[in-house]
Amino acid sequence: MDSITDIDAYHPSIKAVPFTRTATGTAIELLSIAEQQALLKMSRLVTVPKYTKLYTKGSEATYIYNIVKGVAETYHLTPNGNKRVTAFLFPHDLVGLAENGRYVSDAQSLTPLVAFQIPLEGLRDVLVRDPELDFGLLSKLCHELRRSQNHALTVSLNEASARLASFLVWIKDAYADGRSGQDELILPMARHHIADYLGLSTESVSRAFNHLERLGCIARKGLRAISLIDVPALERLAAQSD
Amino acid sequence: MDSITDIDAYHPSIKAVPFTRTATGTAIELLSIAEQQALLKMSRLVTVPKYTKLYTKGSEATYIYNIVKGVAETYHLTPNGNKRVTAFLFPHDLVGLAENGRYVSDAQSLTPLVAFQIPLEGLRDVLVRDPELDFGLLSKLCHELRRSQNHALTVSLNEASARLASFLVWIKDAYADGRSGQDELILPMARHHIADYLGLSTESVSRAFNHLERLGCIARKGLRAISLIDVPALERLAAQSD
DNA sequence: CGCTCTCTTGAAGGTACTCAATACTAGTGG
DNA sequence: CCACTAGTATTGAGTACCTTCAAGAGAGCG
Repeated sequence: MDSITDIDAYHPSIKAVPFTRTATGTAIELLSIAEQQALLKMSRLVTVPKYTKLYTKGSEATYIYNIVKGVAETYHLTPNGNKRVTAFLFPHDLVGLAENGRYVSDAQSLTPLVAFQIPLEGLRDVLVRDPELDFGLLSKLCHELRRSQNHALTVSLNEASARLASFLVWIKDAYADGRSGQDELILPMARHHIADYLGLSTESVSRAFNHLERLGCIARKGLRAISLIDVPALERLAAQSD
Repeated sequence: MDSITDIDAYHPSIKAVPFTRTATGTAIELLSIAEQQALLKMSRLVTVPKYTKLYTKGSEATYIYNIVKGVAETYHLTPNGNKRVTAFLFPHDLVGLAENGRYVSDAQSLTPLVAFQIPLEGLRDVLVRDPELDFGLLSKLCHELRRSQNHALTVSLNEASARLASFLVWIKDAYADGRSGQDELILPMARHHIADYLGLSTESVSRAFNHLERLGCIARKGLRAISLIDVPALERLAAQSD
C-alpha cells in the first residue's frame, strides 16, 4: 500500500502548527473529512518523476499542488545561472505561490512525487462557501511564513556550520519521514540543494558536515543518512553564531 | 490632519498585491468599507512612541496590529545579545504573527506609530461570518510570504553591496512614504537596523553605502535621505551577485 | 562493468567581521 | 541660543571564513 500507483490510498492533507493555542502545540490536520472530499473531487492526483519541473516562474498560475508523498523545492535562478532554493516542500504542504496570477518561482520535484493538482479556478468558489477552509489555509500560510522567516534567519548566520546546524534541526522536525526514529534522518536532497538553500557552495556544505561530525554533533551513515547525536549542541551552534 | 492625535482621520487598511491577476498588478486595498468598519468597531486605535515594544516573543498573543502610520520591526535576539530583524512593517501591514498562541518574535516601533489593536478573540468570529475578509487576509499573507522569501534571497547574497542594493530597491516599492518622488527615499530606520535586517555589521552597511555611491547608483543627501540614481544598476547588482 | 554525477579534499584569494578610533547628529538642559 | 552629551555613523587595520578553481574519490545506474 506504499506503492506510488495505489491511487486510492491518498487524500488531500494539509498540516500546520496553528496560530492559536492547542493541546499539543504540534502540527495538526487542517482539513475536515468533508473538505478533503471537496478538494479531492475538484483535483487531479498526479505522479511526478524525480527532478521534474512542476511549473516555471512567471508562467500563468493555474494550479496549486498539495503534496502527499515525496519532496519538492521552489527556487530562483539568477542571470548567471546561479540557483537559490527558497523552500523545501514535504507531504501535507502546498506548492504554487503566485503574484498577480503568475508563479513567483520555479518548482521541481526532488524525489518521485505524488500530489493533488488543485485548479485555482474552482478553489475560490469553494473558499467563499467554506469559511472553515479559509481558516485552515490561513493557518497554513502563517506556518509557511514562520518557516520562511526562520529560513531567512538561518541564511543570515555567518558560519557555514551554524547554517547547516540550523538546517538539520529544522528538517528533523519539518520532515518527519514517516518511520522516523528520533534522531535518524535520511536527507531527501543532494548536497548542492542544501547549498543552494543555505546560500553556500557545495564545498562549504561538505566541510560543514565534516566540522559538525568532528564536533561530535552528528554522525554520517552514508551520504544521505545522518544521525543527529547532540541536538542541543546543534541548536546552540545555530543560535550563538554571529 | 497629519497629526498623530487626529484619531478620526484613520481607519483600518490592509493592502497587498493579489494572488490572482489584476489590471495594475500593484498593491490594492483588501478591506471593503463594511470590513473596515467592522474591524474599526472591535479595535482600539493606539499611538506608540518611537522605539517602544509592541510585544515580546513567547508572550501570549492577544492582539494583532494594523499599522496605519509609522514603521515597525519584528526581530529575534540570540543568546549573545545579537539581533536579527525578520521584517519591517509599514502602513497597511499587519503585525503579530503567532504560533500556538504565542508571538514568534519581538516587535517594536521604529518611528512614532499609529495602529489598530485588533483582539484575536473577536477576530475569529468575524472571519467565520465573512469569507471575503478571510480571502483578503489570505492575500495579505501570501504577500508577506513573498516578502519573506525575497528577504531570504537578499540575505543569502554574499556581497554587502548586493544585499544593500536589493534592500534599497525593495524598500523603494514597499515603503512609498506618502509624498514620494520616484527615486527620493527617506529611510525610516537607522543603519544598525538595516545591518540587522541584512545580516551584516553596521560597518559593512556603511562601506556598502560608500561603494554604491562611488558606483554612481545612489547619492546621499544626509544620513537618512537617499536618492536612487540608477535603479536598474542596483537591480543588476542584486541579481548577478553570487 | 564502466560512465556519470555527486561528494570530498586541497590551496589561493577575496570579502566581511572584529576591534578601535574618529566624526557627526540630535536631543537636553543651561 | 548655545554647549554638552549620548547615540549614531564612518573610517582604518588585522584576522577569519567562505568562495573559487582544481583534482581526486566515491555512488548510483544503465
